Amino acid sequence: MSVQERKQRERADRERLIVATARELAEQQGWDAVTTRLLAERIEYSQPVLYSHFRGKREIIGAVALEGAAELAATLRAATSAVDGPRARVTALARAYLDFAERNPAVYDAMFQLDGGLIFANEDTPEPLKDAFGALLESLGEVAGDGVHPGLFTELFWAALHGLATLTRAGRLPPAETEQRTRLLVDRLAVL
Amino acid sequence: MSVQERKQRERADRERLIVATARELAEQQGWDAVTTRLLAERIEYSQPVLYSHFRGKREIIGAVALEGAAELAATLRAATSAVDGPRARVTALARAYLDFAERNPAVYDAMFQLDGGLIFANEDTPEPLKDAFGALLESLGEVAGDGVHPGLFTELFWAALHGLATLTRAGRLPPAETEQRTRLLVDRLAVL
DNA sequence: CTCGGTTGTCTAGCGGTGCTAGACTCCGGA
DNA sequence: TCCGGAGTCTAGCACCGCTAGACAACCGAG
Repeated sequence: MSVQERKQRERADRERLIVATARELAEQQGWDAVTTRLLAERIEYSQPVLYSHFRGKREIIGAVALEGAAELAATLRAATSAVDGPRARVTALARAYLDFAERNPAVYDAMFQLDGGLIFANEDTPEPLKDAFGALLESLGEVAGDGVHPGLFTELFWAALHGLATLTRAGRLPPAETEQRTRLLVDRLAVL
Repeated sequence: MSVQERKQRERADRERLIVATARELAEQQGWDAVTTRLLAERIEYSQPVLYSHFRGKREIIGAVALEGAAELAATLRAATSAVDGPRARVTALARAYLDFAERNPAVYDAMFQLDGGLIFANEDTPEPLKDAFGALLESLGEVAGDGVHPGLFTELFWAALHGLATLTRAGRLPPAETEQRTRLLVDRLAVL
């Protein structure tokens, strides 16, 4: 069975290579540049190989999105774990979220702007996505305020962060005042 | 000169037809279905005619976005003008904004999700876009709170609305609690 | 060790996209 | 009446996502 195991391992390696290459290419030149032809060339295989791993380009985007969600969750937890006090924690969370979106625009797009064929807000939602929301909930639940459902509050806070992230990156909001907007967001939305 | 005037008028008519048809098509079948071939067929001209009016598909999207911005501004003003009291006015504004995004998804995408080649947050920003932001500012400026710059507050409130609109429509947030999230948004962000 | 069959990969190509070069038609003005 | 330019069209380019079918390479049975 060693031969089959080796083949399976190599296949898994190649799948990771595809996802990593797609992400790298998207981060360098944008998702428009991630064509199946260029991606195939970069991994040094022909196009059909991609389709033996994924149903299509959409699924590749979805795979990058899942990877990104796991990273986002870890980033948020790392940013908040060492901080004392709800206010400082929520501020750190907001900064970490916006920072992640700014540093990983392609991954952020894969998660929230593009169609990666993922299911949200549902029991069928993939684990990494639920976990990323969970990471938000952990810090935000404690500042929802009395009588406010923590999940609902987290959704609102998240939507605000998402709006700031996308509008800023699309040039709809001047980047200079990001920090001021973040502070205002935390001051107003969180009950401290 | 009457002949030239007639030609100019006909040309302007045709341009409006292109934009209206693109919008209609996008609203019915999504922007993916708005191909230059189909659009040309619908207006009963050949493809190159489109390029005698616009530099490319991007500019057509941009034209729809500008039209939409003017409508959004009018919608927001209409929704708030007849309402007394800052709180009720801001609530009406938020509802009108989210309602507009839900009723005109293709137009909303043209404005904020797709690349229409428009310039934002700049002195070169086209008038309708500045005016739509102005319509938000008119109602939101009065609830920014002491010592908070009305423009900055409007940006934040807008970002929150935009986040709610996009995440809800993309299936990232359950639509059922939209009203609750809207109320929470107004209660927390606005200083009444 | 050889051979057959499966598994894996490739070449080539389909129907679509946005966009454009160059041919042609048509019409106003001299 | 005829010319010239404006306006429109046909045809086609280079690219896209995706796939059928040919081909090679390798594993297990005899």
